[in-house]
Amino acid sequence: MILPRDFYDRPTLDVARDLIGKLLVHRLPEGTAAGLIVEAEAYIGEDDPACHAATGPTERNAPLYGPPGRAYVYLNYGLHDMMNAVTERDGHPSAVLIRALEPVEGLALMRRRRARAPWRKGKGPPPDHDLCRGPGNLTRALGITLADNCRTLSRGQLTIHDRDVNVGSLAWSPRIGIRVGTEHHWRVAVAGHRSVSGQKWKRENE
DNA sequence: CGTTCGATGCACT
DNA sequence: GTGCATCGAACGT
Repeated sequence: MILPRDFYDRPTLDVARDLIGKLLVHRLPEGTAAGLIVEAEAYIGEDDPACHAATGPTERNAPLYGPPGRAYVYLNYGLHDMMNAVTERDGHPSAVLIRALEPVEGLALMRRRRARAPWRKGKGPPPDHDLCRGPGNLTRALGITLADNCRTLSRGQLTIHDRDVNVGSLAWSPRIGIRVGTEHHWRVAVAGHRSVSGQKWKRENE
C-alpha cells in the first residue's frame, strides 16, 4: 500500500522513524527501481540551523513550506541530487532526507546508472549493497533528479510503499555531513545494516 | 587504519 | 565570491 498524505502530516521525527523499512519506488519508461529505506535524517523548521528553511523562505526551499507528502529534491555540491520527503503542515518547513536504501528491484538498472557516474570513470558498478548507500548514490541509482522536485509521493512515478517488513532495530545518532545543528540526534538508521552510510563519521551503527 | 582533496553547479550573501 | 545535508581516489601512518 502507498503511504497516504496523512502519513507525512505528523511530527518529523515520527515520520523519519516510520520511514525506515518502507519501500521507495521510482518508475520510468526505462524501468523501475526500488529499495527499502534503511537510513534517514530529520530537518525541522526555521530554528534548525541545518535545515534549508533556516534562511527563511526562498525560491529553492519553497517545497518545504508547501503541503506534506511531496518530494523536495535539490542539487548539492554541484553533483548530487538529494531527496527529501516534506513533512508537517503548510508553513512549518520540515522534511526527512532519505540517506540510504537496501536495493530491492531494478538492480541491473541501478548498476548501469551508478557505473555511468562521471567520477567512476572506467570502473564498473559498486557491490550491490553499496548501490544506494548514501543520499547522492541512491538518487543516482533510482534515477531521481531535480525533475522530481515537488512530486506527490502518494501517487505517480515516485512513491513510498508500506511492505510491512521488519528490517531490524533502529539507532538514533547525530546527523552527518553538516557543520551546524550537530547537537540533535536526528539521524535514524537500521543498526548494523551494511547499506547504511557514514563510516567515517563513526558513531553508532550499533 | 586515517586524513586530504578535486570535481562540479548554483543558491545565497 | 563563498560554501555547501557528497563521493571516492590518493596519499600518509
